[in-house]
Amino acid sequence: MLNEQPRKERSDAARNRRAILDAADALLAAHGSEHVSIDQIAAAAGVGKGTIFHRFGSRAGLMRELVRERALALRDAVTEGEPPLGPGAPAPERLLAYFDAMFQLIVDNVELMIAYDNSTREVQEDEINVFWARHIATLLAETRPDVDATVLGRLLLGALNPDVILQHIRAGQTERLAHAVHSLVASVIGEAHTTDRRT
Amino acid sequence: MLNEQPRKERSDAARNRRAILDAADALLAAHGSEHVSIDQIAAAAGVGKGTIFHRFGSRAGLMRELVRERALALRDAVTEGEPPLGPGAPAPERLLAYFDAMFQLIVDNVELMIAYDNSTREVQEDEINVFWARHIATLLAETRPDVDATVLGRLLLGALNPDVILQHIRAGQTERLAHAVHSLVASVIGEAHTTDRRT
DNA sequence: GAAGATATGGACCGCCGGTCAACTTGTCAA
DNA sequence: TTGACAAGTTGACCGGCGGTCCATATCTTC
Repeated sequence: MLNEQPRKERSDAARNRRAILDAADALLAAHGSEHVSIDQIAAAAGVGKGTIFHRFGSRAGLMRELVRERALALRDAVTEGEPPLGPGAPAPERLLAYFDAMFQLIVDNVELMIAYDNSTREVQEDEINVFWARHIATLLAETRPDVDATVLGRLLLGALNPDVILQHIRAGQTERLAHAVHSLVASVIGEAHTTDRRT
Repeated sequence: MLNEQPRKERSDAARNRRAILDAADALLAAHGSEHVSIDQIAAAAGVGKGTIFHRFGSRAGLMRELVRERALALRDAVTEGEPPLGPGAPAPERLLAYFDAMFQLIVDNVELMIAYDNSTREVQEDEINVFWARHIATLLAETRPDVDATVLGRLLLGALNPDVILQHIRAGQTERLAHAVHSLVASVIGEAHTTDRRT
């Protein structure tokens, strides 16, 4: 009933859009955010460089779109999925589940996330980031009414720094970091929680 | 008895070194990390661009040196200063004091810290960062033997993201953020701590 | 004051993100 | 089927960046 777009996209444009996103994603994962230029993406996607800018406006715009795509599944799981990620579970459990999932999302797309962060200064006030911030703040406020949930939530989200995460992935300590993230959130929630350690 | 440098620095070189560091710092603070090029720094310092690279190797090297200078005072306060920052106070208090001070250090040099972060990929394994990491890990291990202090410490340090901090400074919410940082650390320490909120 | 180590400067390089105007292609009403 | 217009495409081009290089200048030492 409600149409997806105010204007529909031309068929060739849609094809190129996908080709660009796929090429960018592959190159990023393969060579690291620092070593991928727009020209390379254009060449890999089989389009002209101008097309990318016409479609996404800037490097930052392209990265934003890639991140958005990757984040959609998690957002849906959070808004309408099963507990503990989705509605229904108690706030502390939802928070833990969210951070575990968000951590995994970043792990699975580290290079992309780094590219995203580096593509523009000024912390992104994207639709998606605003959503994360509100989600965390809401749950946290419910769990810990004594703290400034909004700002503390931003700090927690910021603690999932892609650079730090990449560093641990490279060192083969992804699991160990996942545990630390979990226990960080657990600490903030205030659980009398004992986390097993790994060496 | 032990000499500071293996080779001494020529007098003109020392003068230029200072001029470069001062100019860089001033420009960074004035215009923001994104809008300061090496050419501009060279011009402001009254030296040739080649001199900067001869002295510091790269943009990253220059930024690292600036950060090092700014961090020295805090490092000294931590190793040999008065409690609660220096030795003598109980670990939890030292941790809180450290994070408060580190937060302030970043606030006072936000643009520099952003420039530093952006100047090189791969989280910096600088002398200074290694020091922070060990300091935090040691104190945290003492306070919370049940968690992975090394990795959790890195997460906490990473939570002091300069971009997030700048955002709050711009919004006039520096104090509020300081409180949140404090309560984050307090939570991890496990204090039954009540923090007052601000709007 | 001479010699040699050290420091200097700025033209030059390759590369990057981004622009633009000429051109091609898909769409759809007639 | 067609034709015309909106939409999309392209790659040469631009300004600016970090970084290199070496002829030249300067400090230090004996």
